[in-house]
Amino acid sequence: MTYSRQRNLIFNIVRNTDVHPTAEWVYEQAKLAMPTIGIATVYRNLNALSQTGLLARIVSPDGTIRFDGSTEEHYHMQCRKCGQLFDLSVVDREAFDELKEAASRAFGMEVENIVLAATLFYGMCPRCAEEKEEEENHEGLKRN
Amino acid sequence: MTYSRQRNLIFNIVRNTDVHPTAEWVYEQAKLAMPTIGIATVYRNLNALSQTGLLARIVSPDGTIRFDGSTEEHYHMQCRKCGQLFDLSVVDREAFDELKEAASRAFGMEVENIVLAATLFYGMCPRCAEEKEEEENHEGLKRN
DNA sequence: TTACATGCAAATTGTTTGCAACTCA
DNA sequence: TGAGTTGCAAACAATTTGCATGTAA
Repeated sequence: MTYSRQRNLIFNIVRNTDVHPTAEWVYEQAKLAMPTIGIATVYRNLNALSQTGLLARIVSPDGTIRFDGSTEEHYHMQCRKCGQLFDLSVVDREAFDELKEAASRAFGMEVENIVLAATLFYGMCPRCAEEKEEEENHEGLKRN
Repeated sequence: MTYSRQRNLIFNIVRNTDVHPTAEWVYEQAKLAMPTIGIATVYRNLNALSQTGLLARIVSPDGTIRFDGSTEEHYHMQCRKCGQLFDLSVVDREAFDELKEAASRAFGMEVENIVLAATLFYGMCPRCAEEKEEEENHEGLKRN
């Protein structure tokens, strides 16, 4: 892949954040460093970079397409209150393999993988859990 | 939710198929029974029906939005050759719960659920597995 | 009768493409 | 130099919205 200032910039923007950005977000960031950059360039490069495996392209469960600078095997957890995506490099391998085997038996075909992009754990992050507890305390006071 | 001929038709189309249709597919089917129906009506009703939980809205890993008449807890498996989605009502509960617990420990937050829409197992369906084997046999012959 | 639903067309959003100018190797 | 890349604008696809009309309760 040929070098270009734009491609390099886009690659670094995605690699140096952990927000799992959308193309639009990358475009906004890129404009800060290079105001004349076009959105088509951003799309072309995000696609090129993820096709060659330098970036990962993930489909979030709401259907929006996001990019991820970390292409290693890892999983995402989304907070059901604030929506933030968290990374985790490895989930307990044994439990994961066991699920894969159970699924193979149940489906009657060999499950080769559980697609990374589609693996999402769902719960509440510590900050939101705390906030929610506070809210419930306030409600409790009102009730008295 | 108010009754209408269109809403009823759309609901039945989705409920009576297991192809996990896109909005476009539902529109094509609906036109067969009601040629004057508009695509906006299809979208509005698919959204309304899935918001009230009468249908499930699922995001397939390629990012396309699909609907599913079965709103019970179940999982999908996609064949990596032909792309077909298969249903399975229950995967081994124990292995699933164990994964959930392992993930909770690893993330340091309670995993409440693994989102259904995002749970996809990936492999090859029996027909495609057979086809692939045949293809490999032919290649084998050529090599001799 | 009135709140809600429809069909149509226009608007919106997210993404891709054609093309002439430019840039990296 | 020549293949590959860019910025711009136009094209596209999927989905939503505005509005006048129609329908269910």
